[in-house]
Amino acid sequence: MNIGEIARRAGVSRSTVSYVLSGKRAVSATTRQRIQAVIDELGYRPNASARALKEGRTRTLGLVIPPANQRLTDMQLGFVASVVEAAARHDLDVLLSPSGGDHDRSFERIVTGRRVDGVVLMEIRLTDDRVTRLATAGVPFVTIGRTAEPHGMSWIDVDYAALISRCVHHLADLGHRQVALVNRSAELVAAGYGPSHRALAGFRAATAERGLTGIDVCCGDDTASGEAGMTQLLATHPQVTAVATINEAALPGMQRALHAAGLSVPGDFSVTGVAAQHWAEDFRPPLTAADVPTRDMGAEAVSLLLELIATPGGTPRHRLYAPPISLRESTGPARTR
Amino acid sequence: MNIGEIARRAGVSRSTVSYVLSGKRAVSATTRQRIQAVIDELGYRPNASARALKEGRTRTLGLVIPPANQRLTDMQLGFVASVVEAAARHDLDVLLSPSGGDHDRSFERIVTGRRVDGVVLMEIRLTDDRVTRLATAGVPFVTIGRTAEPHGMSWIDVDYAALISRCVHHLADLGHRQVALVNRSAELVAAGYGPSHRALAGFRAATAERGLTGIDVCCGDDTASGEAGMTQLLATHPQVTAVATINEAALPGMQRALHAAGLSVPGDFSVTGVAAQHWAEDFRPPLTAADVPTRDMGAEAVSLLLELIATPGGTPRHRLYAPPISLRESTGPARTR
DNA sequence: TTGTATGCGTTATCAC
DNA sequence: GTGATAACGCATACAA
Repeated sequence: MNIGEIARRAGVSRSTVSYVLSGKRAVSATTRQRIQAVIDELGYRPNASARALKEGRTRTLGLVIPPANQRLTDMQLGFVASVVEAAARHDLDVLLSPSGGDHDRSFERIVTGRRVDGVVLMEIRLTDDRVTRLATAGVPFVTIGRTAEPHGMSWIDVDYAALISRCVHHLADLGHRQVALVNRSAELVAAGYGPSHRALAGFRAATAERGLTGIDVCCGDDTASGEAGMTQLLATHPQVTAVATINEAALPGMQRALHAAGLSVPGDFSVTGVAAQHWAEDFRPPLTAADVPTRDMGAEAVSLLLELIATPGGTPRHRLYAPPISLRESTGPARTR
Repeated sequence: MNIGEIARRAGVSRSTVSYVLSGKRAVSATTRQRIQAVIDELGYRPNASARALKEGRTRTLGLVIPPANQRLTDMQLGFVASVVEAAARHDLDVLLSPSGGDHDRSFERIVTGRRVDGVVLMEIRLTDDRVTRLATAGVPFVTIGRTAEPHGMSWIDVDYAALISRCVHHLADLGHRQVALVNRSAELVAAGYGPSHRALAGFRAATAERGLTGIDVCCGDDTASGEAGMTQLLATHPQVTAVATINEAALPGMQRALHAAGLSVPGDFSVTGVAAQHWAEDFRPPLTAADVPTRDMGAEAVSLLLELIATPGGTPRHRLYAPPISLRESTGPARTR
């Protein structure tokens, strides 16, 4: 089933069928209707490969996600969902590439096979080979997260430094003197994971500014790690009365450890941080936290990418999100343990 | 950058370059090396659209997921991850289509635009338009889940009826006389969601067989719904001493409700069901449950699909998974409340 | 061992 | 208002 078959059945040339489809040339009402009838009857749609070859664009966006062997965090999942949704609104398809390793066939196909018109890159590191790879290959791309030197590229990111800083100030205002940061996993930090490093920087700056004692610990992205990490923190730093975290998946475990230690929140201990809304609302009591607007961010990433594709010589743009801290019920005045 | 450019630089014809790439014809070592050098130098890779047009296949699989506006369950996420991973192992890309509504552009593009060689369909209903759509369009497809009449199609599925039946028998063996099934949401059930219906059928058959009183309730896929649902269940059916569930996302809420009611698990109340391993292990105490092998299932779906693509006239195959119930610590002898 | 020619299905330029 | 035709980049049957 191709355009020639439609043309034959409608008794017209292929170009006329093409112009009915694109509307780029006037076609008389009668022939247009005749052609449209045949198209509808046979359920014809142009072959995507042929069209892509001819037009030089695929109407497809690439989305590079973390390797499939590790479970996506809720925030990552939120980005994926919103990117896919935003792309669909523009009638664009999304090609998934689970990339993170060194030599990645899937990623290479995307970069150099002209399979996509542009790429959204997730989970990037402070120094990230994939970014330079895409840049040299001349593929338009937008990153969710940013490298250490993001000048000249399009990106969106959460301002972890500012958000964690705000959390610390909030805790300081409540009278807390020793606070801890529960970060993501040590592996991630070692790999130069931006959010971890920037959150830590913000934490250190804020604790210094307010004269607080700041402890920072790494923690795996799961309940068990959260429980173990919090248990250890409570044992080794008995003076700590509050934590801020960017590790949403550890929250249930942290809660469990606090409960096991006989500490009530926020009476004996305060908890705050940055988390997807779902985690914050499921915490008991509901978590005072910055809710990351993953939905808006994915849409914005697609928007920036389309801009980049439309105007190849255009100026890259970026956007740093610092959503407000939603005051819920997990933080309160300091009380010595 | 195309094959002609490579040929020009290497001083050979385009076909020779093509044959070096494919290895389908002998090429002298010297010219091969010369060509390969140029290819490596320029980082050339064949244009995917041109190749797809010529070969009649895209080396891409479609993956139809639930609409992006609702959060994916962990099980769904597991399927997506394993399908993507399995496809990558075969050097295939995955095109995502968030479809569920009635008239879906993204899905139509996939079906009729020849963008993919085959489709993996998730979250299908007992009667599912998309299945008939794909079948009439002649697109090879495999479903994760199955329709009411899955004869003649390739599918994989979890045997919810058998698993829930086993759970009920396990509870009956422990002396429970009144048990409940916590199902997925009422909307899903009304929409003809297969797992819900089959779990319910298995539940009814098993309770009847063992002479138990069986209550079944629907419950949204989140903590809050789980808590509300369990709270209500405990209030309206004080004789119930155990539940089986297929709603993993409701587990934390159910746990919370049991705790609030002063019921200990498994001392006062038993909990079991079907859940991704992660949920079972995070439950306190760890949940006696059938762990759905999402990883294997996604890989098997891809395997079946590739088989279908390779032999268009071949016999469809299917596979029903009934993983064993992992005995952990959330079930115990019945004790009247 | 290598080169030439054709066609995959489309869009767009040119001609009428 | 419509038709013929030339690319897009590739793989391969056919020649040499």
